[in-house]
Amino acid sequence: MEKQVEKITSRDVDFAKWYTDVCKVADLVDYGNVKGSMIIRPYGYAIWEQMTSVLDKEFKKLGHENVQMPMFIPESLLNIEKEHVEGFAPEVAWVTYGGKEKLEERMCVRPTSETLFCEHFKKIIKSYRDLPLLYNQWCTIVRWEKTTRPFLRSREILWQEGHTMHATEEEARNETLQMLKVYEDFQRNYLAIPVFVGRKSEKEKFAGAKETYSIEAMMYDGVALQNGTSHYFGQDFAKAFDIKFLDKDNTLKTPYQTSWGCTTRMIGALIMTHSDDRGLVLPPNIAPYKVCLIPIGNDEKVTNTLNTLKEELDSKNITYKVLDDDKTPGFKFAEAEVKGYPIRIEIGKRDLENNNVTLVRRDTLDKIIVNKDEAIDILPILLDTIQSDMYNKALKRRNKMIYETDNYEEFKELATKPGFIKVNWCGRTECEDKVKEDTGLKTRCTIMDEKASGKCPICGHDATCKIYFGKQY
RNA sequence: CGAGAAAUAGCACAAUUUGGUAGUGCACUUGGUUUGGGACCAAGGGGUUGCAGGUUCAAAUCCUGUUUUCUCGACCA
Repeated sequence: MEKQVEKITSRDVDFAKWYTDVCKVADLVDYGNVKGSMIIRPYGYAIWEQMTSVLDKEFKKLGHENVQMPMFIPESLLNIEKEHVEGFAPEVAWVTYGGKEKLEERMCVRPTSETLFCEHFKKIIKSYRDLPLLYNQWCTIVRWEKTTRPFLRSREILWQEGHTMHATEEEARNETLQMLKVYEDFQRNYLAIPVFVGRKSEKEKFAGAKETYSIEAMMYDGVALQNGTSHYFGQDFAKAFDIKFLDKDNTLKTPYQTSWGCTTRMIGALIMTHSDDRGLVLPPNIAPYKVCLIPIGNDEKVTNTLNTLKEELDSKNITYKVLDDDKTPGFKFAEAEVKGYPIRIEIGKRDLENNNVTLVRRDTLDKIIVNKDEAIDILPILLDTIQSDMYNKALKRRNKMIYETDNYEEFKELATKPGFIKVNWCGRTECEDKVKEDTGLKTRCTIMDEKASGKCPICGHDATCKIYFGKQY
């Protein structure tokens, strides 16, 4: 216990340092040589693979197909949609040499692939029969960020981007919201992260989009993390790229477009939502290993029980990790805690004298002594309990940090506390700017299931929606 | 990108003030003893002191530049 303190800074002492300590001590990530690049190590990558496998199945279930686009975008191509290029220009990386020769036209490393998809779509969309076109790609992108942190903000980002084209506005709007829902359900059911889902303000929306929707989570320290976005583009890109299809009525029409994405930032959200001073705490539904088996001593009975449990876990398809070297039990317990395995099973001869083993929940550290023959049978229920307990704990904590006010003086006071502030809002950018200047807070997203009911506390105009304000990562 | 701090073995640090043989603990390897909260004994391996210049008989140490990390700000979908 003493030694943990040396390794992981306490969460309540220095949250930022705690976060990077957990990332490193749990062997998730190491720094690359270029600022903002990261080496995602096997355990960190295993978590990402869990995420991608679940999401990829969901995408495919809804008819999306995976593709792989080039990573370079010629400058002329990036420049086609005006708002888009203005939004991204400050943070793209440029390739200007090929070998020793200076390129005729410089190319950027994709910061996102709307332009690449559009150019391709122009070639392959001819008829209404080609629509909807539902593509997705798993890839890395580059955005030259100034401040970087592992998983939360890096220059090279591992992500997924969906790009779709539709014959009608309604269909495209439905797609935008449908994919938003996929993200929301995923975060709730797998990551056990409570999220707000809503529309971004004009000021905060994606460069070139008509509407941007986002998933907003609140971290342990009350700071917001945008964890997934879905955009409705209308016809703006399609018109800029001159994409047309021949509809059933034999007239040429312009299709409607969406894009949506989420990144390894979700790993950061996972850490900053659930983990503690002992290390990582992973929700069972996303943990690469659900169970950690810890034999204590090299007694024959211990070894036999270990082997039996392994067989039972295999037969039930429950993933597990075994710590069976000759480290001391204390070392193994600490190791299991730092890695955040949801349940560890301690197998020692003291318990075995009564045919028992000890189960320990990572989230609560509660110990449960059970008969060794029943240990595996109760796991599925216990894992489910841990999953829902973790969600509820996170939800309760988040809800405590949500404030509501209709008075701007009170708003400014609340803004000094960690958390979100819920207000009626007029929707005007100048109010956002004023709040930013007075408090440093920005709008998160609108509240979709609540109507405006009063005046905007910032300017006194009639409110058009309700929205959350908060500090962001 | 601005202000500040830091960089010495995988990690944490010492030696830098006052230039003169790079060291300690943990980790690692081998053998043995151990095993219910970060074990013990013995032997061993590991370094271009972030990188590049400069000053000097001599640089981890002084100077300049640069890269990376951290903090605060600005920027950021």
